[in-house]
Amino acid sequence: MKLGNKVEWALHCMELLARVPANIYIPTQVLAKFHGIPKEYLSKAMQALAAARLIEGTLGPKGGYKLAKPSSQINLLDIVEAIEGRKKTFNCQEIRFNNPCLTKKPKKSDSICVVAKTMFEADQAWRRVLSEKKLSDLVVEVDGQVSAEVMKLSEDWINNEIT
Amino acid sequence: MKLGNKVEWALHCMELLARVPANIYIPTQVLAKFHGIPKEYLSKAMQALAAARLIEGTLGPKGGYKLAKPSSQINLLDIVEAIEGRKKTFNCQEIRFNNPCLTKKPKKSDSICVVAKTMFEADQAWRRVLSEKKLSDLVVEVDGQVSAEVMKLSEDWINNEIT
DNA sequence: GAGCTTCTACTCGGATACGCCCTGTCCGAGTCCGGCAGG
DNA sequence: CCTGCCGGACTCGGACAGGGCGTATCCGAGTAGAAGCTC
Repeated sequence: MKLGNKVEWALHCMELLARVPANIYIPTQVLAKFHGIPKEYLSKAMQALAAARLIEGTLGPKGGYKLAKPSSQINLLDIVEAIEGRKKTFNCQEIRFNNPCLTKKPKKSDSICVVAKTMFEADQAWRRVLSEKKLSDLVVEVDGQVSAEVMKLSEDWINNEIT
Repeated sequence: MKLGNKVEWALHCMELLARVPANIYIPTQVLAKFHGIPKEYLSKAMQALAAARLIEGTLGPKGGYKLAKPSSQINLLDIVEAIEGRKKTFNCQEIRFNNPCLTKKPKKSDSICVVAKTMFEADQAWRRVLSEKKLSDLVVEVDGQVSAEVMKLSEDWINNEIT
C-alpha cells in the first residue's frame, strides 16, 4: 500500500500551475527542471491530469499546461485520483460466501461484509482529508513556509524559462 | 494504491481465530478450506501475522495457529500493518529542495513540506479508523450479521475438521 | 512598411522496453499423536 | 492393565518460478510563432 512518486510530482506541479496567471502555459520541461525530476516520465503524470480535465495542454512554442479550473475548485483528492485511479484501496472478494456451511445461496443484495465495511470507512476517512484540502489552500500554506525572497526568485526563474 | 488480497484473508482468518477457545490451534489448511482460498499462499499471510506476534504457531498434528493475545488487545491496524508493512502510504522525496532558486542549503530540521503534511494527515486518518476497531468488535459485528444457524454449523464444521 | 506564405522548432500524446513486487507453488525441518511392545 | 518407546503423519517455515503493474524512455503528429518574400 504505497503511493507512486507521480503523485508527489503532480501535487507540486499543480501547486506551481496554480500560481501563474490563467492564460500562461507552462511546459513539462520547465516543471521537470524546476523540481529536478525526469521530464519524460513526468509527462505521464501530466497526461493523467489532463485526462481528468484538471489541466489543459497546448502544442507548439509557448505551449504547455495550465489549470482547467480555478484552484479553489480543485482539491487534492482530485489530483491523487487522477494519478492513482478512482478504485477503492480495499476490494472485497466476498470470501465469506465461500463458507461451506451456508444454508442458502447468497444474494448480491445482502448487507455488506463487516470486514469490508470497516475497510471502506477507513478509505473514506483518507479521501475525506484529501477532498477537504483545496489546491488554493495549498498555495496559501506554501506562501507561509517559503520566504518571499525565494518566491520572487522562483517567479522570475519561471518567467525567464518560458520566454 | 491498492491493498493485496492477503489483507482480506488475514482479517477473516483472524476473526475466525478469535472465536475458538484460547488453547485450540487451527491449521492453515482448515482456514483455507473454510474461506475457499489457496492454502499455500494463505500460509504466507499467516507467517506475516506470526512474525508480528499477533498469532502463534505450533507444529505437528493438532498444530496450527492461535491468537497470541486476547482479541480485545488486537486492532485492525495491527493486522493490516502485519501484512502490508508499517511504512507510510506517502513517502516525501523532498523535491521542493530541488528548486534552483534556493538561497541557502536546506536542513533536515526544516519544517515539513506542506504537501507531505496533508498527505500524512490523510494517512493518519486512515490508520485511526483501523486502530479504533478492535478484533473483538469485529466478532460482535459478524455475530449480528450471520444467522445463529449458520454460525453453529460453522462451529461444528471447524470442530470436525480439527479432530 | 504591411501582409501572406513557408519553415522551423517546440509542444503534447501515445507506443515501446525494463525491473520490481505481488501472486502462486513447492519442498524440507521439526514436532506431536497414536500405536505397539514389554513389564 | 500400565508404561515407555518408536514410527508416521501432519504442521509450519523458508526457498523457488511466473505475471502484472509501476517505472523509465523514445519517437512521431500537430501546432504556433518567427522569419522571409512579395506587393
